[in-house]
Amino acid sequence: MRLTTKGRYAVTAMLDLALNQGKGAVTLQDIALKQEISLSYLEQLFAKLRRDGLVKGTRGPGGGYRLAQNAEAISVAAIITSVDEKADMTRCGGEANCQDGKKCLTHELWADLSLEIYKFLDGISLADLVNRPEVQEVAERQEITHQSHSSGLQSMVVEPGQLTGTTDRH
Amino acid sequence: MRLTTKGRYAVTAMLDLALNQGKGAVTLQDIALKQEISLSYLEQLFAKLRRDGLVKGTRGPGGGYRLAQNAEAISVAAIITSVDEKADMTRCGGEANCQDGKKCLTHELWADLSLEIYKFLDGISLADLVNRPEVQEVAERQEITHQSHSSGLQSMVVEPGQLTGTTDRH
DNA sequence: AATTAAACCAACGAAAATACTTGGTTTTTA
DNA sequence: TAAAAACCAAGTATTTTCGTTGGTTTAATT
Repeated sequence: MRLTTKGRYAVTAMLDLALNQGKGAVTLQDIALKQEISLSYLEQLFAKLRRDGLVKGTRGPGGGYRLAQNAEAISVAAIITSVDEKADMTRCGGEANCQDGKKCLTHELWADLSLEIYKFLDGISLADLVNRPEVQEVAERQEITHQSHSSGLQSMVVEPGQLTGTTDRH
Repeated sequence: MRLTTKGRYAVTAMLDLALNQGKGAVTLQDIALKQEISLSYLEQLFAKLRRDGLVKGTRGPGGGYRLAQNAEAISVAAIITSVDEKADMTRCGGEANCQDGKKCLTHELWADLSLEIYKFLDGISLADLVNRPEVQEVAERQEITHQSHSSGLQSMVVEPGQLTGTTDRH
């Protein structure tokens, strides 16, 4: 599991999609404005997400993107893996040839960590995120500041998220 | 917790130190050859490790580095934090000002993940790593191939890693 | 005393990855 | 037919990572 801003952008954009599922297709232009991500960068990310069957786009006026699956079925891990194709964090990409064709000293450590991160992110779906109170707060704020076209915030009620631990920085 | 190749190099080097604790000080030259990391890059990393009280160096011939604490007391998290000063993976560094001075949609998610990774790596000490059978195997192999320092050739072709952290500003 | 092996240090430079831009084309709706 | 959107390819800019150069200091050995 590789973690970059690219993955963060993708998850944020997908979450925006999930939040606005009720309103039909969402344009990348919309997401670009609300989430402050460049439009063409989004296009590049969505090209991958589309190839991996996570979203589907419809062209022409009134078009935009929709989730290709239920929000419950799309995990954060799936999104990140989609845009960050190299998904491992061992230097060798899990090939165990990190040093002269053999395993380096810390190979297993990074492999273990990769798995750990993957399990964590795989356990969180877009629906879980949508149901988080803080997410809804932020979403509401964005709704207001960037009026654009639409109406009320709609909350999809799905099953409770299972995120362990409280947040905070260290 | 930010994860980069820098952190990987640091952990690998520190583990080398831990493995050779019995033999007195270990030179960076030695580590550079065995682990295939450039000497001056190691120097930069060790400058930080030293400032943070994880290692101590002794100068002059016969000098080198030693762990400044017991291997049990040094966690992988401590090493990574030392060399990768920005230790968070929320784009804002935990400041929650990721978007126009406010929290971005996925702020909490990344903060949670950071904590998760930190806990995982904080639970692993150098001593734990030393005791892993795979580590000992690799260490033994390195012991043989790099018979102390004498080989004239060093093909230091260390492939750039792909464990990138992040930085961005949203 | 001179030599040497090491830590220690600062600044620069190359390479890679990331983020963004430009300039399109196609599709679809109005 | 015009416009809005997805879709696409290539290039540029920025940042980070990694490594280099050229030292100085310290301490052991000869």
